[in-house]
Amino acid sequence: MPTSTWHNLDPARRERVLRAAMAEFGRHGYSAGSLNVIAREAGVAKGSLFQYFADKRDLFATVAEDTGLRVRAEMARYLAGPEPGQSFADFLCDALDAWVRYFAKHPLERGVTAATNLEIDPEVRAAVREPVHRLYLDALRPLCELARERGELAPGADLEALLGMLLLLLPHLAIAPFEPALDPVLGLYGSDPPSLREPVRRVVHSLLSGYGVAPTPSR
Amino acid sequence: MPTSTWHNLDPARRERVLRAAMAEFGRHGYSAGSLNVIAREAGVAKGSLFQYFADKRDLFATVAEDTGLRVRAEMARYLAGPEPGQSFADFLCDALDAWVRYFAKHPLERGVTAATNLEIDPEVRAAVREPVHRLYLDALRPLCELARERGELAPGADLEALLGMLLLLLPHLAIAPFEPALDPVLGLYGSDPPSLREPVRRVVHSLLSGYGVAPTPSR
DNA sequence: GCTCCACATGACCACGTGGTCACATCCCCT
DNA sequence: AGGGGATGTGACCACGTGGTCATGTGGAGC
Repeated sequence: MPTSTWHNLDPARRERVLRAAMAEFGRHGYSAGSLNVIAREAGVAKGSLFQYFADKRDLFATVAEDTGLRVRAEMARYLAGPEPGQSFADFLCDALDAWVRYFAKHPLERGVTAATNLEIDPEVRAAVREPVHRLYLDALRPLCELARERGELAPGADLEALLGMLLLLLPHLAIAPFEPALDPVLGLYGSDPPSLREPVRRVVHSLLSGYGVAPTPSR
Repeated sequence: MPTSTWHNLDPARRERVLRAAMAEFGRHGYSAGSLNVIAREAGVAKGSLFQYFADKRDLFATVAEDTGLRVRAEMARYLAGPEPGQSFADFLCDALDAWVRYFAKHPLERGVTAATNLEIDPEVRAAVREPVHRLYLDALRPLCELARERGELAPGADLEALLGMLLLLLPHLAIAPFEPALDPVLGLYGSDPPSLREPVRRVVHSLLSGYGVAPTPSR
């Protein structure tokens, strides 16, 4: 947790520190991210960082959580669910498209999302990812349940599995389309960066409607 | 690329270096992995590492590629596709189940897979992930095409999207079930580690048969 | 016995790290 | 005016890093 000093801080100064940290951690990840660089870029003495945060991890956790909140705020208009008359599938397309476009326009948030999801140290992951995951789940589960109540998902649909796939897909869609053809689903985007909507539709369509064959039911 | 010295090396010594590197990179990832530790654990002078590899990245890339080959060798029996009379869905369940069980039994390979997939530095990622991705795609695409030819996937099925999801799912299934309840799909495994088969079936079923609704077709 | 060469070794290097701390500066309160 | 707590600062610390290199070792060929 950040110190009280951090909360009392001049907002402009706080913002400078935050943005510098987002940029540095976003570029190099947690363990390779340098506090020296962050302090320099923020125009702040390194000692100050330790007056605001207990240690490096505390800073990173704060950056990650703050970023999660920024993103959720940006997505607020989708948290209410589909517009009247809009199908769940179309809604999902819209939301994911907005999601991708948001990260296209906000490289800092994209970097932090990458750093958060690509962190390997289990302790750091736990400290940083768990709250963000809860943020996502709290937003997504009601939407899926609403869709099922409305009869837009098959009554027997495995909501947990769907949530799992979405939670896998979301960070991927935030990061992958903007890296040089490294990732699988991202490959769909690579060729035509200005129009991201069509690839999103393909993914959503395939995810929701399946591939035309069902395995033998369980048990 | 490793030096010629590396290839001429006493296999036992080579194996010791390799396993030490797998363990270290697997635990701490590339950038936080320490050559000092690797040399010590392998029982080898640090200078020797630089007689085998150009630099740290070279070592890591070698470890990653070697691991990829080990894994593929282990999965060899699934590369031929379904047994006669076996459905594609059942085959996929079997293969993914074997996949998960393999990584359950091989923590070193699991660690390296984690480190490979969680690397954030774009240059390192490119050097390390691209060959492994090709390995996966070369194995998976023929299987999917075979399934479509056999009529086990809908003729209009979006094979690229399916491959994308599989390529997203595979590393996840290799890593997530063995971390403390951190990840979405992994959550399915958490409670009942000895029997992993049922969760795999749920994921495959949902992936292949969808959730009972289709978005408006594209265009 | 001698040369030669491939390889092994660990002391050593310059550097950047996360973190500390004694001191300076500021501003509110009396 | 001046005391005092809160905040800012950067020199400084011990340490670990990736990487180098002069020296040592051992065995094959003459």
